[in-house]
Amino acid sequence: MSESRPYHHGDLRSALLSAALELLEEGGLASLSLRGAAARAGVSHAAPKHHFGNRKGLLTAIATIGYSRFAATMAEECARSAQNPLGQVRAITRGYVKFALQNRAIFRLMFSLDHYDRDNQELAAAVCRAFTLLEDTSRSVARALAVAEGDAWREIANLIWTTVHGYAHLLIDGRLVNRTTGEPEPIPDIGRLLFDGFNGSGRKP
Amino acid sequence: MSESRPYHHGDLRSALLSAALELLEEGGLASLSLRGAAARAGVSHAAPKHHFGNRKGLLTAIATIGYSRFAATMAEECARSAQNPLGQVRAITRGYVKFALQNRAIFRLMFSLDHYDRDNQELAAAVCRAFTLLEDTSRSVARALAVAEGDAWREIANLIWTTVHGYAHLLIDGRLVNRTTGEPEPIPDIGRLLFDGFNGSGRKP
DNA sequence: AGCGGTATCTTTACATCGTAAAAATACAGC
DNA sequence: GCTGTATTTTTACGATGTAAAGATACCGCT
Repeated sequence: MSESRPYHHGDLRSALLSAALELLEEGGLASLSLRGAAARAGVSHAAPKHHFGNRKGLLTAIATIGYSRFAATMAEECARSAQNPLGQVRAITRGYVKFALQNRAIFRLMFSLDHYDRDNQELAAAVCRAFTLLEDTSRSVARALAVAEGDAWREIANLIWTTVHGYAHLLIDGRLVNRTTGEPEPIPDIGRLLFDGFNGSGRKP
Repeated sequence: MSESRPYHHGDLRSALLSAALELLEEGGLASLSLRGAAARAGVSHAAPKHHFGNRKGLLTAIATIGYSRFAATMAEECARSAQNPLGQVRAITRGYVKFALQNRAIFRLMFSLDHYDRDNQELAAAVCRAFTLLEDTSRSVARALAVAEGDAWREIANLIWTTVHGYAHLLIDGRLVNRTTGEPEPIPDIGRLLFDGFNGSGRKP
C-alpha cells in the first residue's frame, strides 16, 4: 500500500479522465494531449493506449461525460422551475447556457466534428438522454400552442434548440458582449416569443 | 522564366493561402499544417514563416478571407431579395446558412477560439463588415415593429443572430437531419415569427 | 555597371506529439 | 505454483511547429 508507485495503477482509466478534464479546463482542447494526461496521472506516455486506443478514444470518453453532465444540468433546472411549458422552456435554456458557460472547452468539444467517435454506443446514449429533455419540452409546448399532431412539434424543437445553441455558442466565443457596457447580452426569451409573440421590452407605447 | 524553380516564388503568400484553403476543404482544420501548405505550394517547410509568422498567423489570414466571403455571400442574397425588413431578414439567414454549408471548415474556424488572432486589424475589419449587414437589417426590423429608439433593436439582432447561427452550426455538425427522412430540417423562419408570431404550418384549424 | 542592404527562401536543428511494437510486470484462475 | 491475461513501460519512428543561421535574389543608390 505504501509502495511509492505500484506497477498497476488500479484505476488508471478514471485517473486519466480526471487529468484530461483538468487539462481541458486549463488550456482548451489544443492543450489536451495523451502524453500530457499520462504525465499528470504519473504514468508512462503510452499507458493511455490500452484504455482509450488513441486520442480520439479519450476525447470520446470525455464527450460522453460531457453529455451526461449536460443532461443533468438541464434536468436540475427543469426540476426546480415552474412545471408548465413556458417554465420548462426557460429552464432548458437556462440549463443549456449554464452548462456551456461552466464547461466551455467540453461544450465546444461536444459540438465539434471529427474530434470524437459519434458511433460510440455509450456516447450515443448520453447524447440521446440530453436531447430527449429538449424534445419532451418541445412537445409540451406544441400541445399548449395547439399545434397539430405528428411531427409538427419538431418545428418548435428546432426553433428552441437553434436559438439556445446559437446563443450559448456565440456567448462562450465572446461574441455577445455589449461593446459599451461589457455585459453579456441576455438569453433570448424564445418561450415568451412562442407564446406571446414579439413585444420587446422597448416596444413603443 | 523557364527555369524549373526560381528561388523567389513571386507570390508565395497567395500560393500558400490557396494551398491552405484546399487543405482545409479537403480534410478540415486538423489536416491544415504549415508544412503541408508549403509542400503543396512547392516550397520548403519553413517558407511560410516569413509571411505568416506561425500557424496562428496563417489561420488568421484564412479567417479574414472567410469573413470577407461571408459578408459577400450575405450581401448578394440581400441584393436579390425583397427590399423590405422581412425579405432582408430571410436573405441574411439564407446567406448565412449558404456560406456555412459551402465553407464548412472555414466557417468552423471563423467561430472557433484560440485558432486565430482576433486582435488582427484586417480580420477585425472583415468581421465588422459582415456583422454590420446583420445589424442594419435588425435595425430596419426594429423600426418596422415600432420598437423604441436606442439599443432596443439589439434584442432583435441577438434573436436573429442566435437563431441563424445555431441553425448553421448544428446543421454542418449533422445534428439537424430528420431521422426518418434524412432531409435537413428547414431554416427556422425567425422573420415571420417576429412579424406574425407563431402559427406553425401544423397549427390546428 | 557595381555595390550594399534587405526581402525572400532553404537548410539545419530541436522539442513535442501520436502511434505502434516489444518487453516487463502484476494479477487471476486453475 | 503455473500458465495465461491484463496492465504498464520501454523503445522507436514519422509528422509537426518553431527557431536560427545560411543562401539567393531583388532594389535603390551611386
